[in-house]
Amino acid sequence: MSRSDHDPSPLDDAARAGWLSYVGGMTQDQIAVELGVSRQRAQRLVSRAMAEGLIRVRLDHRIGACLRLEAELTRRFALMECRVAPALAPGADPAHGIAGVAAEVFERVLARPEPQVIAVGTGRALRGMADELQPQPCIRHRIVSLIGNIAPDGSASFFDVLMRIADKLQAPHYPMPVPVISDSAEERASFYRLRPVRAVVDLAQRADATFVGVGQMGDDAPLYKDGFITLDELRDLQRQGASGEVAGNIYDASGRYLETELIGRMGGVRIAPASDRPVVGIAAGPTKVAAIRAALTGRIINALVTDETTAQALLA
Amino acid sequence: MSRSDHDPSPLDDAARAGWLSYVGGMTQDQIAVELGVSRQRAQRLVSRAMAEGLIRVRLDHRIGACLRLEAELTRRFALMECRVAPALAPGADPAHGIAGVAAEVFERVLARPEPQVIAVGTGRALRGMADELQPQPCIRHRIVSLIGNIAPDGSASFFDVLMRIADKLQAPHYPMPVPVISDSAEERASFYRLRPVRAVVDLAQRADATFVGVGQMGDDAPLYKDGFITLDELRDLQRQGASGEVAGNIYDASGRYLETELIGRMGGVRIAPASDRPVVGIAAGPTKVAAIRAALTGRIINALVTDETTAQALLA
DNA sequence: TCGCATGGCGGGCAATTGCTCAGAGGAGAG
DNA sequence: CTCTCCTCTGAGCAATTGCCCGCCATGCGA
Repeated sequence: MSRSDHDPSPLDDAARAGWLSYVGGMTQDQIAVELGVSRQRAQRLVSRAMAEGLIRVRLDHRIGACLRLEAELTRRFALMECRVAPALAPGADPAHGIAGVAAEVFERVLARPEPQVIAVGTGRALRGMADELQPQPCIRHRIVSLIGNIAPDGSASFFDVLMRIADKLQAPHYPMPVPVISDSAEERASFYRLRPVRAVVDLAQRADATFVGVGQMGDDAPLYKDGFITLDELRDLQRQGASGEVAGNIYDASGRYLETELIGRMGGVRIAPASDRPVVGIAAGPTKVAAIRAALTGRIINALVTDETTAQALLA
Repeated sequence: MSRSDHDPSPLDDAARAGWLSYVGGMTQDQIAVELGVSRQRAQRLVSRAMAEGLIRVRLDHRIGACLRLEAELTRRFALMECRVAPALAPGADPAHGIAGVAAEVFERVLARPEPQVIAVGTGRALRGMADELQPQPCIRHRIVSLIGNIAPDGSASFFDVLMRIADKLQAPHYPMPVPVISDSAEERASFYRLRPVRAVVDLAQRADATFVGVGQMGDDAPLYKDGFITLDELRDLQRQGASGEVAGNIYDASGRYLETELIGRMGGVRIAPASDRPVVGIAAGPTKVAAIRAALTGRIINALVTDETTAQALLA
C-alpha cells in the first residue's frame, strides 16, 4: 500500500497502528505489511498508542451487581447520583478503573443545554478522569478550579486537572491563583482580598456541578506525602480527628470541617455541605473508605463515583 | 475472590471479563482466577464481550494525513463539516471504520444546547454509527426517520437505525410510516395525505441536522439487492443516468434528482439540495465514490464522513 | 425410557504478542 | 575527529491468546 504522505508526527504512526489493531482487528504482522515496517516496530507502535492514551475504551454494559451497589449507596447516603465501576484486580490502581466512569458522569453534565460552571479539584482520580474525557468543543461551559496548584517549592501542576480538561473542551477556564498553603492566615487573606481571586472563588462557589477527589488523612495522607504539610502537622490533625480532605479542606469522621491554624492557611475553596447541586466525589481504594464515608455523612459530597470493592466497604 | 453476587444476566459475566481484560489489562488466566472459571471460559467471555459490542473503542489522535484530506475535501466541495477516518485493510468492511467517527459527529450535534431535530436515513453505515453511539439521555432532542423501513415483503427493520439511536438516547422518535416503495404514485400520495404522515415529513424537512447513507446505483445497488426494485427497473434507472441514492431519492451524476414513474412511488423524504443546515453523508468504499461525488456536487449533502481511501478517490 | 440433537466445557495446539538483549546509528562534548 | 552516551532496531524466545476437537449434560421426540 503506497502511503505517500509524509507523517511528521511520530504519534501519527502510532495512531494509525492502533487504529488498524483495535478498530480493524488486524494482526501485528498485517499492520507491519500495511505500514511497511518490521513486525517489531508495528508492535511498538501499537503499544505506544496505548501508552500515550490515544485509545479510549468504554464498556456499554452496566453490570447488575454494580447497579445494586449504586442503588444501595444512593439510598443509604441520599445521593443525587452514584456510579460504581466493576472491581479491578486487588493490587491495581483504583483510580484507573473509575476514571472512565467518572468521565461519563462529567460528560453528562457537559450535555446539559444550559451553560454550566463546573468546579474541579485535583488529585490522581480527577487526573484520570480528565484523561478519559472525550475531546469535544464546549465553549459555552466554564471550568473553574477549587484549589491552587502551586506546590510548596513553587512548581506548578502536580496533577493539573483544570488545564487538561479545559484543553480537551476548549472551554474558558479559571485557575485558582492561590497557594495550596500560605505561610500565614494573613497571607491567605491578602490573596483572597484580591479582586481576581475573589471572582474565581465566587465562580467556584456557585458552580452548577463540582467534581472533587477525596484525600485520606492516614499516615500516608497525600497532603503529607506531597510535602504540603509536615509529619508533625499531620499528627496534630489526626489527633483532632481529621478523617479526610476535599479540595484542601479537612473534616472529621462525621464530615464536619475542622478549624485549626494550619487549616486557616490552606487555600482551597470550602465546599458548602448539603449543596442542592451535585458535588461528585471521585475516589476509590481501601485506604479512602473512611474519608469517603465521612464526606458522604457530612454531605460535603452528594454524589459518588467509586469502584465495587470500595462500594462494598462503604456499605459494610 | 469471593464474588457472592448472583449474576443473572449472562452478559454481566461477559462485561466483567471484558472490563478486567480491556480496562484492567489483566491476562485471561488472571481473569479466570478472579471470576472463578476456567481459562477457556474467560477467553470465551472476553471474546463475547467484544462480539456483543459491549466494548467501544475510540482513537483520540487525528492523523495528519486524514486532516489534510478533510481540509481538501472541505475546500473542494465547500463542506460544512468533514471527517476522514484512517484507512482500514483494503478488504475490510468500509462501514466499520467510519462508524465511530460518524458517531462523534452525531454526538457533537447532540451536545448543542438547543433542542435539535435530527433526521436519519438507513443503511449499513448509519447502523454502524448507531451501534457506536455512546448511550446518554438526550430527551430534549427528537429523532425523525427520513424513510420508511417496511420492506416489500412487509417485514420491518432492515437496518432499524431510528429505533437503535432513539433507544440509546431515550429520545422521542418519529418513524416514517410509509412504504419504501408504494405500488403506485397514488398510493404514495394517499399516505402523504394522512395527517400523522405529514407531521413526520414536516419534522424531517425542518431537521436541524440530517444523517444519511449514500447508496450507489451500479449493478449491485442496495435498492436492487435488497429487493426494493427489480433488475429491469435498475437498468432503466441506470439508462437515465442514476448515479446514487440518498434517503430513497435517486440522482444523476451532477447530483440532480431524477423524476421517473418509479421514483414517484418511492417513499423517502426528499432532501432539499444546498441546505443551510448540515446534511451529513456517511459513506465509504470504492463502489460508492461516484455516488458520493455526485451527492456532493449537487449539494444534496453538505458534510461528509468517509475513510481515507474513499477521500483520496473523491479528490482524484 | 431410550436415542439423538444441541450446546457448553475443558484439553491441547498453533498463531500471535510482549519482552529482553545485543548491536547499530546519531548527536553532542571534548 | 573521536569518544561516549543514548536511542532505536531487529532477532529470538517465552507468555498469551484463539481455535478446534472430543466429551458430557440437558432437552426433546419417539
